[in-house]
Order: sequence, then structure tokens, then C-alpha cells
Amino acid sequence: MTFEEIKNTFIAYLKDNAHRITNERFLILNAALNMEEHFDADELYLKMKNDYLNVSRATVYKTLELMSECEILTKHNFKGDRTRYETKIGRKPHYHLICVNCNKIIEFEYPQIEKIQDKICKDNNFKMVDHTLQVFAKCNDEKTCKNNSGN
Amino acid sequence: MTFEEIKNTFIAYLKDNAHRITNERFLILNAALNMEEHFDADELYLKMKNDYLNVSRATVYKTLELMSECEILTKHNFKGDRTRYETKIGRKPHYHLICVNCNKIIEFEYPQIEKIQDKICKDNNFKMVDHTLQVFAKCNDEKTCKNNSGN
DNA sequence: TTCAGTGCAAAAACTTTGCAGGAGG
DNA sequence: CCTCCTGCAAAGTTTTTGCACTGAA
Repeated sequence: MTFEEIKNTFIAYLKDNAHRITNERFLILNAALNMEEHFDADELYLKMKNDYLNVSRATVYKTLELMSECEILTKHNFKGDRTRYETKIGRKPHYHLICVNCNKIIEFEYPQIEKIQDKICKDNNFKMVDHTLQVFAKCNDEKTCKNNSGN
Repeated sequence: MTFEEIKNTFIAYLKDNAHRITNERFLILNAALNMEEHFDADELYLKMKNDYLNVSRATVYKTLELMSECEILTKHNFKGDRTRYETKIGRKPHYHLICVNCNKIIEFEYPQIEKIQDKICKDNNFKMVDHTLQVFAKCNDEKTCKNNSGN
């Protein structure tokens, strides 16, 4: 999916909801799509600041929320950390395996899980909006993981 | 699993980690185990205050953290809300279906998911510590859910 | 006796809000 | 031209920390 296509999705959402089309929103959209996976609002704000893209922190927070609403981004909360975002649009459903020591995150796909989630929603007469599955574990990567001696 | 058994698990954990055995910790343990599912630190603090069990907010936060470390409780973060806890010890693994409008939470078990998680850990050479799966959806309960007209 | 735990308040961390000025429709 | 958006700072929320005192070992 190209940036232009995603941008058009965003524009459509903004128009449908009587939000205005502003340059700041596109700057943030572009910056967010260029982030590594799983960034948070403040990281994006600082990255943009570093790139001389001066938008305010408040605008970053608000725009990330808009981008979640129209499903360009997904929100995640990994164990009490601040809210983290990742690109959702154009990606297959996937899940996260997280090392509790070094915070390394491994993504995995598992279509069977989608089927289970669909079934659960159907059984309970719910309409799915989003989902997240996090497996917290200890990795065995001696190079990056400091606390794995006692596994 | 009885309260005494859980208490002994807690005592064993405290001793193993050179933490002291205090009355406050048992008050909080008891209060936490008597909470409805999915309480947060402040709710527990206020509940205890209301019951004339005077422990400080800071102690509640610290003790809940200890109880998570020794797997008496599990932490959950539902979409940027404050950290919520639920009893883990003596319970089967289970997952959460959450209404994004009225915040109703339905728990479900699905042993197949445990198998998938075990496989993922094994494939990546990780040792599982904890897991959480949340399905965000819209319910169709007209009585309790205000915003379900547009589903 | 010693040092971790407690309670309190203050600080920190993260996010939202109010307001004045500016720009989109 | 009327609002909504922006940027800033201030306030709000949730959680952690510093410190003096207390109490477990």
C-alpha cells in the first residue's frame, strides 16, 4: 500500500467526520509511517523535532488518536508502558512475543487466532473492532539480553 | 485454592526475595483477592479505606507489584486505561472480550490458544512468563450499552 | 540493632485541556 | 467569516520516589 493510498484513506476519514485537512496532519502521518514499529507519541514528537518538523506535542497526540480511529494505526499497551502505536493499514493481523528482560519484540502471524477471535465475537454477538495478543517471555539472546542467566 | 494456600505462596516469595513479612501486605493480599475481577490500584486503595483498612496508596501500588511478580495477580492494560489486576493463581488461562462502548468484559477460555503460545515460545527459544489476549468489539446489549445503535 | 517497609507529600511521567491566534472551508 | 486547528503552558491523571519514622528479623 502506497503512502498516497494511505493518505487518501486519512483524507476520506477526515472529511467524513468534519475534521479539517491540515498540513500538520500530513506531516505527522508521514512521520508515523516512517517510524520503526511500536513508537509512542513522545518518540514521534522528538523525532519530528529532530527533523525540524515543528508540530506541537499536543497535535501529535491528537493526530495519532485520529489515525487510530480510522485504523491506519493500532494502539498497544505493553504492561503498563506508555501507549505505543504501529501501522495497521495494509498489514496482516499479527501478534507480539515480548522479552520481559530486554524488551525485544518478535511479531508473529497465526491465522488460526483470527478464526478463534471471530468465533468468540460471533458466539457472544459482538462486532470486532480490534485485537491484541501479547506473550511475555524470556529470550535466550546472550548478546542483547542482560538478565537471561537465571532462566 | 484457599486463602491460606495463596498466603503461603506469598510468604514463600517474600522470604525467597528477602522481603519482610508485614501485616499491610496481608491486608492488601486479602483485599485484592476479595475484589471483583479487574480492579486497579486506586480502586483497591479506596475500597480498603472505606473498610477502615488504612494502608497508604504507595504501599498498595508496591504490594500489587509484588503480587504480580509472584504470579498471584496478573496485570492487564486495556487500551491506555490505568493498569488493572486480576487474580491469576488457581485460575485457568483465559482471555478478554471487551466492549469498546460500555467496557463490559467477557472472559473466555480457549486451550488451543495456550498451545499456540507455547509453540511460538518454543519456536523462538523463549520461556513464557505471562500472556494476554484482548478482543475489542461492540456488544449488542441494549440495556447496558449506550452507543450500540450504529453497529 | 539494623535496615527494609510504611505513610505522607512531593515529584515524575504521561496525556489532556484551555485559550489566544491563525488557517481551512 | 465562522469554526476548527495549532501551539503553548497549565492542569489532570496515574504512578513512583524521598524522607523520617516504625517495626520485622
